[in-house]
Amino acid sequence: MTLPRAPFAVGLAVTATNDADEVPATETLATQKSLDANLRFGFLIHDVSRLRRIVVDRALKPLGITRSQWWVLAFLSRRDGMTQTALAADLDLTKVAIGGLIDRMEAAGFVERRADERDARARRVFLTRAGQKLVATIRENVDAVETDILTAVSQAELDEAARALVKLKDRLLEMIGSDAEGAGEI
Amino acid sequence: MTLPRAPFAVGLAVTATNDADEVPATETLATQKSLDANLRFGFLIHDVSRLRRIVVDRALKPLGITRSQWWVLAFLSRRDGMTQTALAADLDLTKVAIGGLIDRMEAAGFVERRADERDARARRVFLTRAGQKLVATIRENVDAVETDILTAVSQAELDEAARALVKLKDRLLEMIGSDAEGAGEI
DNA sequence: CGCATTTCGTAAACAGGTTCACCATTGGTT
DNA sequence: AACCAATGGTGAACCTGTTTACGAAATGCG
Repeated sequence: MTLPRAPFAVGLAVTATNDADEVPATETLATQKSLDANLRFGFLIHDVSRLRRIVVDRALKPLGITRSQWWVLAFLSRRDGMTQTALAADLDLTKVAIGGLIDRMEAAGFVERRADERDARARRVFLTRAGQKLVATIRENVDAVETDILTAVSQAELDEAARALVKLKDRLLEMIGSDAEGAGEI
Repeated sequence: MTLPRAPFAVGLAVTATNDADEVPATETLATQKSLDANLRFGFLIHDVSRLRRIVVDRALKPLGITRSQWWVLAFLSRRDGMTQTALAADLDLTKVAIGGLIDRMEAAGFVERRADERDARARRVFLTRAGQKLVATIRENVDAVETDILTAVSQAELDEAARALVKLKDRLLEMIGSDAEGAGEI
């Protein structure tokens, strides 16, 4: 019931792209090999990320909350009364997205908006009693799941992988930043 | 223009969760440390995946197509005339999602639906001339970007990281599969 | 003071997903 | 032949996100 859609096909994308895709043969062999590896690595990250999402979502569902909403709750639990704009910046979402999220969470009774006393434009978001209670419950569940996932690899492997991922992340940020303010296309 | 929303804040989630979050002190010190590392690793994967998406999206945007639509095109270029259900299985999406995707791609003139001759229920999806042309163009761009990203790490690092990721992926599949057919809730 | 600009939040229209419900056809069983 | 379950696809309602456009309040500067 939780994964009605082709449970056996999860992660098929990787396998599927594995067999065909024969490179256009306009590259040297060396480039070809590396390119293939590259693509496979891209898939891997994408897949792991996606599967992680699925697992966490499933842990969250019986608690009556979505992953996005949980993120908001988590941030509010650290700093109650954030403005929507601050939340948007921290969660790396648009103000509009946060607005809708808060709408639904307010309707669900997890948070409430209160006007800022000093700035009539701002609406600060606070956890309700129910929201606070939820945070504690969810935190345990999510932590357990996270830990469970990582039983698959040793600490050393984790560290090694993390180092590579950090390099990739930095590179990606570089690529994004470079044209965010620099020249247009590459 | 491409990243109008807090460009400097990209990936902030990691940093933000880094400073506070002081564990409730209900755990042993050892567990605490490992848990913290776990969370950070989860963030890392999430971040890298997200940033990759952003970068690829940006490469695709000027070509007038979205990442989801590009996936469909890529699969069709390997096997033209797939049914929507087959596409859904390969892309790990619901039939409904594929339906909508094809709707928009058909409207854009990239693909066309034709009735299956032997099965009156099925509608097979074919690349149009324009679609075929797009595939060639896009493939080059995307490959270039993928390769560009991976300049950040050595082949050895990549292999090492891939090994860990595969283990994580297998673990995740295990977790998902275990209750997909097993007992209901935990 | 007064005006221009920035900032906070929302509205509308869209893309992309999900679940649930449903129809039509196919195909196996009796 | 008749029926019934499985299959291919769609519709409706919902969540999450985006861009674009805007109103209202705050702020900075002459």
